[in-house]
Formats: sequence, C-alpha cells, structure tokens
Amino acid sequence: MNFLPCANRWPRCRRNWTISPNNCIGASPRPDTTPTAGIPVAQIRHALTTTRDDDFAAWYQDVIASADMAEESGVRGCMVIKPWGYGIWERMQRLLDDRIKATGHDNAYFPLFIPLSNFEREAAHVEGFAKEMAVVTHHRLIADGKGGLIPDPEAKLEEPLVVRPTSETIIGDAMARWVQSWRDLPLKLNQWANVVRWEMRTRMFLRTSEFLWQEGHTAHADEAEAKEHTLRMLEVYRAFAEEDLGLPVVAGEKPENERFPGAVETWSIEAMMQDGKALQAGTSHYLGENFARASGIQYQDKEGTQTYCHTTSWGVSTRMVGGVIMTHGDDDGLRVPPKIAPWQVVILPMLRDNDSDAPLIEYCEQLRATLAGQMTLGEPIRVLLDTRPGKAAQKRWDWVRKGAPVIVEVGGRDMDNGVVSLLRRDALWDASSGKPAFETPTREAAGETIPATLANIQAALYTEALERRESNITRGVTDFAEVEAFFADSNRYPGWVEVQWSKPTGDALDKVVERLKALKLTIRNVPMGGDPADGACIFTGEPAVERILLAKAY
RNA sequence: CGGGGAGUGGCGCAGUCCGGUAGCGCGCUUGCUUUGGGAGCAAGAUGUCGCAGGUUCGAAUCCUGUCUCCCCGACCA
Repeated sequence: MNFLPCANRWPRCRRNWTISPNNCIGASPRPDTTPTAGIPVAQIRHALTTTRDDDFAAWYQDVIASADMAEESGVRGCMVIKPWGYGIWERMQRLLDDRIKATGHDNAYFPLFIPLSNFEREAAHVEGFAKEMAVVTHHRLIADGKGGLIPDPEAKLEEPLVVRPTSETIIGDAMARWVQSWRDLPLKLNQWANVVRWEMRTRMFLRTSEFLWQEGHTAHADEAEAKEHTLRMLEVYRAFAEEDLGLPVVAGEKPENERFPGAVETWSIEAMMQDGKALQAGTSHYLGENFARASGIQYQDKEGTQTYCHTTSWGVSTRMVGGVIMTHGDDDGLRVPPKIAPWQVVILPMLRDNDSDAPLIEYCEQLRATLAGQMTLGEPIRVLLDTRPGKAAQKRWDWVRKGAPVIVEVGGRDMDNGVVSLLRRDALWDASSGKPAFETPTREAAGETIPATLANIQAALYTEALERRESNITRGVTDFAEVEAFFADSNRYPGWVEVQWSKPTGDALDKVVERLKALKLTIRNVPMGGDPADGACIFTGEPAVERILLAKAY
C-alpha cells in the first residue's frame, strides 16, 4: 500500500498511513458511525486526527495537545498545565472547595517537606509509599570544577526530608499539638497542595509524578463519628463528580487488598471511561487509630481519660481532569461540562479587518453583556468575546477542540438580520449534511435561551455518560468462565462486570487477586446501596456476602 | 524497574544502514486575490539534528554514556 501524504489534503493530519487510508479522517473521510435512523449519514471531517476507535491512548494525548491543556515539561513524569487545562482545574477547585467548606472544614497549609523520622511512624504507610519517595538530602550546591554544580558534601542534611506523597504524618503531628480536649473535636482540615510520588509509568493528568490535589484530614472522638464522616465525604465526592463534572460514579468500599496504606477502610468513587476501563476518581479513608497512635493524637475525654482520636483522610486530584477528558471527549476534542468550563460561551465575530468590524464587535458586545449579566447553574455566565485577529472559522475549531460548551459566530449578515450563528459543542454535527449544526436564533433569543442551553448541556453530558455506563455494566454473572469469556475479546468494549463473592481475606483473597490479574482485572469496589448478595461466590462457591465490580482500570 | 519504539524549526515527518553545505508538509510572517465560512497564489523567516563525551580532515549519520517521551509488562492509590 502506498504512503498517503495526508497533509496534502488535510492540514492537521500528522501521519502517513501505510495500511488503510480510511483511518485518516482528513484524507478519506469515513462514515460517521453514529446511527441515525433512515438518514444517510454524511461524511464528517472531525477536528482531531486520532479517533477514539483507532487508538484510545493516542486519542487521549491528542485531545490534551489539541485542546491546549498541558504539555511535557522535560522532567520525568511532570507536566506543564497550560491555561485552559489549569482553568478547568481551577473551576473544579472552586466548586469542590465550596462543598468542603459547606461541610465544616477549614483550609490550612502544611509543609512540602516531611522529616524522615516523622514519616517513618506508621508502618503500613511506610511500606506503601517507601518505594516511590523523592528524598532531599542536601541544602547547598557547589561548583564541580567542570562548569557544573553538585550537592555540597559539606551541606548534607542531618536528617533527610521526604517530599510529601500525602500528608497524614505531618498533619498528624500538628493534630497531636492542636487536640487536647474533647472540646477540640472534631478537627476538620483540608489542604490544597501538590504531592510527589515517583511513579514507574506516568500519563498526563492520570498519573504524574507530581500532581495537584486536595487532601482532607479530620480527627474525631470515636469510631462511629469518624466512619460517618468518611462516608459523608465520599458522598461529597459523588455529588461533586456527578453534579459538577457530569461523571457518573459508583461509590463503594474498596476490598482489603486495595486499601490506602495505613487505612482501616478505604472507599472510592469509580467512573467508567469511554474505553470501558474504570478510573478511581476519589477516595475517602477511615484510618482508625492508626495514625493517632503513630502521631500521638489524643484528647482528654469528659471523664478525664487520655483517649486516641479516630482520623479520616480523603482526596481528589488533577486525575479528575483526565476523567473528564475520557468521559466527555469526542473525536473533535474535549467537551467541557459548563459548570467547569472556564468560558461557557465564546463569541466569535467574523472580522474583516476593515470598517465593518467596529459595529460587528459592538453587536457582539451587547450579547456578551446580556449573557454576562445572567446566572446559570448557580453562577454568573462566563462569556468570552474573542476579538483576536484571525479567521472566525479557524478560531471556531480552536474552541471546538477546547470544548467550549457554546460557540457563537457572528458575521455581517447575521448582524444585518439581527441573528447569531450558534453551535452546541455537545451536538456539533448535523448528521445529514455532515456539517456543523448551526442554529440561527435572533440575538435577543440567544440572550434569553443560552442560560438554559448551558444547563441542558450540563445535563446532557451527564446523561450520555450515565447511559453509556449503565449499558456497559453486566450483572448477574455467576460463573467465572463467563467473566473470562466476557473480557477475552479485546476488540469489544469491555465495560464492567458485577459478581457476587464471599469476601475472602488473607491468602484466599490473594488467590482471587491473582486469578483476576491474569485477566488484567481488578476489584473496583463494593457498590453502596446495591442489592444484597443472594447467590454463591464466583471464586469459591461459598455463599456470597456482597456484590463487587470487576473491571480493567487506570 | 524489565522488554520494545522514538527524540531533526511551533507541529507531523524524511534523511541515519553506506559520514561530505539540513529537507518536506502543515503552521508562522509579508503581499496580492478571495471570503457566510476549517481559502488560493507568491515571496519569506525559523534548526547549536535531546544532551555529554569519543572516533574522524569532516558526524544528524559511527561508538560510549545519559536524559525525556510513547507502547507492553511489573508496580501503584
């Protein structure tokens, strides 16, 4: 097969295909696979060169680059988060921070560096993290005599510092000082910070060596209250994921082998990505007295007895951004749910670089002002009038790839007719024509309907993701051979499988994990609020005690 | 950390086997023509060929080391 230099036909194409030119959207558009009853499906030129079907991993990276979200930094496993990617994270921070504050937490900030001796205190914690720690050993550089710099051997630290992979230990140290009496409880803290885990294999947003997150830490008087709080924060995460990010999640408890190092219980929210894999999108841990004993977090109860606190911790990270990409992205780039879109509406005047521009910009400005003065989804509308020089059509595709929820193009003729040309990013294409599905409401109508349109898009993205997930969870599988068959075909969309098990522990659990590992599967969690077990354990044949979700995972 | 692939203008790549003035497409700049929609023509700018050593009259090309990225595995919250 000949090389087909796609660039001749489609400017954005970066590849020379040697096998099937149909793989290249630009060179030879293939039929869109979206079924549309009775209507011949037109050929669509998508904005990305990689499709989800062709290569999901490559598509994911293409979205990040094309939407201008982040780039490599030159430091292993670290990334530069660019304004559009960081803007999305800032929106997440704002919305989640409000929810955290609303549940009675205060923000604080603890050091990046943790003394080694402090970190060493909790045995399981050490075992869990020791293999992926960044360690600071010197505090000064000196010339090496060859024009370079080396750590000064004279400036070796008495005690190495570790860069926090999480802050249980150093916050525990503070809690031990801050908690004296039962009156000091509960102590409910949160911190927004970066953490470092020296990961073997990294992927942008999903697993980076340094990442940004929020980590909540609380201390309680007793087990019941701490456990209740663990679940309360899990529920905060569920609501945040579903209501704000449009990510349907399954909340549930992690099996013993997946617990956070040092935790008594670990709970998670799990989201299904478009390739059928599961993404752990947030975790909440009940830590028992483990860290309280390690750090000496004690209070005097009402009887005057020194008593250990029960602590919790819970976190959500920039990994969520990756979850949004893999849930809502399509072959034209990202689709940002309106609640977390830095710009919800982008207005693009079709500038001609002449005298007609000024009135056109004024015409657009009035729509901008109308929208900016209104609320939707609980906040003022974020609307950008993009008057940068350049052709509107090119800027349109930039914003399509970035995933702005509503794009409004306005040309001179629109202005003359008192209308605007409006595109919904969640319904970009007209399937019959293969062209962008422009609507042309009057400017006044657009000013009135766009707030509701944004709310619709928020709901539509969630519904689409929810339906996709529900149709790809298979329940009622009772034979392990069925599980094997289900995941054997690597070409099919794998999804998740719900099975029942007897919740083995220790060696028996290890065996189960090994069997699953052979299929590249993991136990995601025990969904809350599901049906009780009523059958036999799929692994042991013993009476089952609960239902679990099996899936391939990120 | 093991196996595989790859680093050449902003992006995607050719050139490397067989050492001899660094190329292509897109993008970018400028001009003209267009322009209700992902423009055309022309002219131009942009590279210490990832980095550091070595071999050589001469290195993108050969040798050694190293860093980074991608895929698979191991590991992991």
